Amino acid sequence: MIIKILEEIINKVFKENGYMEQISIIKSNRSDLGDYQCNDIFKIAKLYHKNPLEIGEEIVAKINNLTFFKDYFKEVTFIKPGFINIIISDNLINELLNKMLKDDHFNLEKVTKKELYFLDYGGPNIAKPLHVGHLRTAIIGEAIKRIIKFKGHDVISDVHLGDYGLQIGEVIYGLLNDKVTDITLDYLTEIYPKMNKLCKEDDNVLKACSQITKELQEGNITYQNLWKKICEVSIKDIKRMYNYLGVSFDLWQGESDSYKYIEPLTKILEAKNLLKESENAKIIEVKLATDTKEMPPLIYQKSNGAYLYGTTDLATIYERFTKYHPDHILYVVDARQSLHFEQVFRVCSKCGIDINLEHLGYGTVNGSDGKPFKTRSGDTIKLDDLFKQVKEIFINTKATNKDMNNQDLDIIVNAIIKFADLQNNREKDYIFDPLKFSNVVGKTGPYILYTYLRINKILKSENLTIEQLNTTIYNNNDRDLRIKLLELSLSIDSAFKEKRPNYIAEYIYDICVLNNIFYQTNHINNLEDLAKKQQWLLLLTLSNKLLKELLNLLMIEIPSQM
RNA sequence: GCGCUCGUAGCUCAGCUGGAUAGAGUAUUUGGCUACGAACCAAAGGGUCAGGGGUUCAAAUCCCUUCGGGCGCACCA
Repeated sequence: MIIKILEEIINKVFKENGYMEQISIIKSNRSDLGDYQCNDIFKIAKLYHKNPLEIGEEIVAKINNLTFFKDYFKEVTFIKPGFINIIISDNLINELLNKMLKDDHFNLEKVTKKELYFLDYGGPNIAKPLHVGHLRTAIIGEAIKRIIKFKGHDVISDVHLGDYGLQIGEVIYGLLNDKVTDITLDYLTEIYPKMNKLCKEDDNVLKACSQITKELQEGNITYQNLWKKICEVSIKDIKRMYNYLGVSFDLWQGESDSYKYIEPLTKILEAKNLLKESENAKIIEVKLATDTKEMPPLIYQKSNGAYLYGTTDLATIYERFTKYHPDHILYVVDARQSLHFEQVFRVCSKCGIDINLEHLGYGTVNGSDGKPFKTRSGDTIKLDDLFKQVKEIFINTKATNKDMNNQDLDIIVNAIIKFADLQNNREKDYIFDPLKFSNVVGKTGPYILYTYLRINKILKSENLTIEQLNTTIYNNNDRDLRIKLLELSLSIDSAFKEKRPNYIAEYIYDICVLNNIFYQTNHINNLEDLAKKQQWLLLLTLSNKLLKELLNLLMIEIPSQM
């Protein structure tokens, strides 16, 4: 909001001088020279064939002559070859902070048009416990959901289980083959990788599994009953894990739920003459005349009659389109599936399904060798084990807090893992290092929580009696913190726009660093200047209130102690 | 073969709608607890932003190219 105010004033000055282009103000990258800066003099100069020096000096002189200059600025200067540096007034800072204090949504601008987002993340497979790969989609997806809501839009989230594909056929084959009657989680955990391997080795087994899958999809009673049992056992465990992560979904649909929409969808596709036969399978061509790259068709129905996930994804979009009319459908899915989504999205546009479809890819979780992460025994690490491992390391490193209760421990372990993951740019692969995920010093979850609790302790020990800040700022550390708090909308907006939670993580960290510096240099409890004490208490109250709200966006809770 | 993606400090990563002196954490060296919690703070060293070319007043950021890593390309998800 601070940037917007500055832009409004300065744009007006530009316009009054005959320069009609919108200019923008950005955070200064030279904090020794100013709080904010404008670099657009160069562009204006070029457009009007003028010397940047001339324009800059002209504009800055005008700004300095504004009647209300002192209300907004401490200093506005022009520096060669074409930068306007702005130092804002303490008055403005405090006025805006007071607005944040009064408003229950931190004085953030409300969205003018509320939109409905459909968010598809999670996507765990039935019959497979959640592993480290599921961590990213779950927490990135949940964070994006919370950011969109915080911004003021509506979201419907769907876990979208992988519950009807070949993997189920494989598990059922295994069950029948092993003559298993009591389906347990342990059994499922074991059978899936086994069958997966077997199918890769033995083509006949693969064919049999594929046949089972097809018959299941067609309603075979025996398979249906087994499938229901598998779902029941598996979903219970998946829910337990999501619950532990603080991740929740509005819908618990899966591929299987889309089946009743395949028929109407097929009719549309047929009416538009999009379905083609090829090698006994039904396909949809998605190649465009403008393509320079190879673009394989989407396989709509396999030659044996079974459907694949391209089809269920399409049917699901059709369902959401007709039922909910969302403005956007976002998929938080591994970046390696980008081709699949491009195919699906192209079919949608051919069908006239007019929704903004977007694949929000995320990078692979790799081990230190740069290959997808595996445990020493070569398996993917289960989420349960990951959390257990981090918890153990944490308990062993922090020997001083033996009395910490289990709930607080879980909160901290969650914070460690989530903050370690979410501070990365989601689009890039990253190295999964158990040690990094257990670290408690530096740019970590514990650092954030520790800062919050330290500040909170001061607040609890003192009595806050004021509701508004006066016009004073007492020193530079104080000022830096105040300005950082004003920049909330910068981080929210960029995180929302690019659907990247790491901007929020970065902002949280920045606030905490400034809080720590403030804490270290400004002692509050024994202050004799009671007015100053109250001002600072109020400032820290706002800071911690904001922190808590932002941490919530990243699913990080606050422990009672640490 | 076609295409996508990445390469930034010893290590792990930010920064990428182009802006002034490229930032964190960690590791290394050093200083700070009789303190509202030292899981902290302060300081130092550490960089040809993979190489080369181009566009621009200005490039880590945009374009081209070479090299190097990862990934995807018809009946898995």
